[in-house]
Amino acid sequence: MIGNGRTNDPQGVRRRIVDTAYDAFVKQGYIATGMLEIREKASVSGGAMAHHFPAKRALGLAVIRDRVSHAVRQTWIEPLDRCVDAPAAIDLIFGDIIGELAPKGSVSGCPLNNMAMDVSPHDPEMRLALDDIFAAWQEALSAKFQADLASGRASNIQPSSLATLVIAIYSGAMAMAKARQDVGALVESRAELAALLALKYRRVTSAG
Amino acid sequence: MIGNGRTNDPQGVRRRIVDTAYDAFVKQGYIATGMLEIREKASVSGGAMAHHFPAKRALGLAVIRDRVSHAVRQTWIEPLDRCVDAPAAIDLIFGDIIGELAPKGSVSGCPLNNMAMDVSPHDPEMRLALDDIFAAWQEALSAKFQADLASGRASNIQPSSLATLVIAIYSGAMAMAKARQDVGALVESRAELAALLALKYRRVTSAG
DNA sequence: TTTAAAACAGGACGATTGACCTGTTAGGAG
DNA sequence: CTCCTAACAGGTCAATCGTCCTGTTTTAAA
Repeated sequence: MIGNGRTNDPQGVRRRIVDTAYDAFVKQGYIATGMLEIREKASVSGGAMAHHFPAKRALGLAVIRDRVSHAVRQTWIEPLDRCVDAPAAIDLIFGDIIGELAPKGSVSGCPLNNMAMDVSPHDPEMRLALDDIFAAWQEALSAKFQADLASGRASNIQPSSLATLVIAIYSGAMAMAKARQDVGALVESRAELAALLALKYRRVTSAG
Repeated sequence: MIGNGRTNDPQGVRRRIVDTAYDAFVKQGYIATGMLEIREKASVSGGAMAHHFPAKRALGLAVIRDRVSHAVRQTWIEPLDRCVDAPAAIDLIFGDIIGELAPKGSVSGCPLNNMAMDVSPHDPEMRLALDDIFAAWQEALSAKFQADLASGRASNIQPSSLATLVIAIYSGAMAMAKARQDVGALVESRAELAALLALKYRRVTSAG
């Protein structure tokens, strides 16, 4: 109505909406989250919401492409480049995630997996967008295993299927942790995964 | 209204409702499935539905306790008793599931995992019921590994955490298969899991 | 300064949700 | 047979869903 100090900030409003939606989608699920709830939490009017995201699907797509994709890249792909080999990176990632989960008290699960589980059956376009993220994740891990094989750090491994296995272990352990509200599954899976990778790797950390 | 050949069949009606709900919950998700949809698919009136299940939560609980629990027991726990050791059972189970999925054309995912993912954050009672199923599954697998250890078939394994790993691999691979609509993740995970278990087991199938 | 388009406000829309109501019928106990 | 309760029919309820509308204000280009 009356023009109190309103300032147009399309990028900021859009960012607030996507951030709020990302949180809600990951914690409660895409279907269980209403547009009204997002509008209220993000302090955005219906008009602004409709302007930026005419439909819920568009918001879901934006969350997947702008946030879920980034989350996977940041927590799983980038650490691969900063570690000497795949096992070191994987153990570091598991450790970080367990460390972040422990004090929080509740386990909300893997963003990518959470989105994929309740969106995949209903929206082919969103499913494909999530599929791309899975593919990038698998490819990055696979490339790291391949590099370890080429550099002689690892032997007798099949990079592609081993990468799939690692993703499955992480996704499954996170799903269990969410269902049981206990990080135990992540802790146990981390140890087992480290042990089985150690059999294929000759570590240089200690003399041997 | 007019008393056309109606017959009271409380057990049958209840079974039809639970069966229909189980299918819908697994394929579309608990939240995404409406009570009206279940009523129509099961050909049940609103009055009958309200009589048997006063609230959606009660139906969800019944599906978990009567169907999901049974599905896990039948596909994962009972085969353990019919196989010589855990690796044989696990490979058989993966093979059966992949074989059933291949001609179907679509992957709807693991019933237990599907239910857990979208129900856990919203209903503590249903989450605990699912938690019990996870616990029974983990315990059965753990006991089989323990038996293999005692009988000398396996060595250098930790039954409890290894059982958790197997469940994580299966759940995660199934989640990937559902998200990507491709059984590839299950096939690859099966092979990797068989290979890593073989390292801990001395097989008696072939001479050696 | 004029102007057109983007950005935003606030509310209303029909459809659908889960829950529940009153009334009627079936079927076993007495 | 009578009677009573579980079983069932059919419809209604407020609440909430996602979407869209009209109108106003900001903003940058001309």
